[in-house]
Amino acid sequence: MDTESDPENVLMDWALLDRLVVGIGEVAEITGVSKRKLRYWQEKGVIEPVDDAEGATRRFDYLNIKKVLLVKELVDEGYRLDAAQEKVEERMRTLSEAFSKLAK
DNA sequence: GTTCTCACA
DNA sequence: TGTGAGAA
Repeated sequence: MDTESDPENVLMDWALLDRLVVGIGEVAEITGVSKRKLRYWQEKGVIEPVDDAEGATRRFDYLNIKKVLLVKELVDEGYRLDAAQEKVEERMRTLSEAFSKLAK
């Protein structure tokens, strides 16, 4: 498929990103955050797996992966987990507002 | 491969 | 705040 040449298909790729969900192992590899820590962060409310039909294994969407990356950076800088979480949520909130303005 | 819990620092 | 181990 040549998504490069067709602007509409480029937008389709963003729609696909919304549905991109990966297991905890992949997230751990990509972000460099251990699976154990990811479960811990989930417990702390930093991230929430997609709560689809399935019941057993966690699956995280790309927004959660972004969150992990952002929180990881802040925590590495010395922020406490809950403080880092607040910063990230607020930042994603404002970004989302900006995007919705652009989308009108 | 994943889940949870208990204990520990 | 984060880990290791064990069992499922």
